[in-house]
Amino acid sequence: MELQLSNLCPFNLDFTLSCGQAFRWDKRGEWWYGVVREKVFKIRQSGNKLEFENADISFAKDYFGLRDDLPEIFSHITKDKHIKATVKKFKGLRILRQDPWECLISYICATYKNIPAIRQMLFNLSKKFGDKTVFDGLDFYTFPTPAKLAEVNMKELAECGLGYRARYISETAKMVHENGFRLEDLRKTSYEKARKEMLDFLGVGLKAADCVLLFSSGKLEAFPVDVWIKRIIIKHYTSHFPTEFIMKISSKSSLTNSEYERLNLFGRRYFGNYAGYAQEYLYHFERTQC
DNA sequence: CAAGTGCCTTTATC
DNA sequence: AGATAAAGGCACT
Repeated sequence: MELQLSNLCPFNLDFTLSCGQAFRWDKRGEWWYGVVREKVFKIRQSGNKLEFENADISFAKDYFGLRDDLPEIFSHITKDKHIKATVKKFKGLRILRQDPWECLISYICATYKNIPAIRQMLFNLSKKFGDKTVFDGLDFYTFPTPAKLAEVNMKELAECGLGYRARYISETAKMVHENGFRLEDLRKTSYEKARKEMLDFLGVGLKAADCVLLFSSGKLEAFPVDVWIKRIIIKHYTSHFPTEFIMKISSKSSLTNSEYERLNLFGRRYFGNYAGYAQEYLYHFERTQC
């Protein structure tokens, strides 16, 4: 399949897949490989042209957020010099619409872990409980279904190096499987309502909920606050908060829920309805500055 | 080289 | 409500 993008539709595949929103994509040569919807999705970009296998045009547009009006989004979020610099540097980075189930488990794994470790945990889970597919002579594994993860025992889960997260994943899988929770429907639910529902999953707090809603369900107003966003706020946006508050969050590594909500609300009010895009540009910029 | 710190935090408990 | 400890393990200093 081939998809020709217009100049009004900036897209950068490398930025989009390597910025840390998705964990199961790999680049080999010019091609990116990822397992999406039980199939190996293979894609490469040259200029405005996208070439891919194992997906149709409509799905590719949805998955890579190609229906987001980036120029319009930029006009909303570029409120100051710093965010402008990030947009200039990473123009074309888009928010994905990942599979919500895989995304949910990914961000349960992500708590208190770094990206290589998250990738390792998800690989272990897929290799152990997913289905193997061979493509271009390479081995790939589908992401295990809720039913599968609900039935396996804790010992086997723990062998994936999940630590205390094994229980959270098991409980979440059971909740999704047994209650028939339709994660795909979160797309049609309001951000506020969807966020409340997500918090019922064990192992999902405010930050993980915001990530899942942003990276899988198109809630572009979500503004996940992690240590990097906290640092960015302390570095560039102190003037929006009282000094005591900045001192307080600077002095300790973790955030209380109320501190989280305060930073989150700032992001959503300041950057507007596309705060999630601002978040991801700020995040990727900060992480690559070193 | 050992020990401490940090990691896209959340839960449990007080 | 808000503070505090614990959680696995690895990379880095």
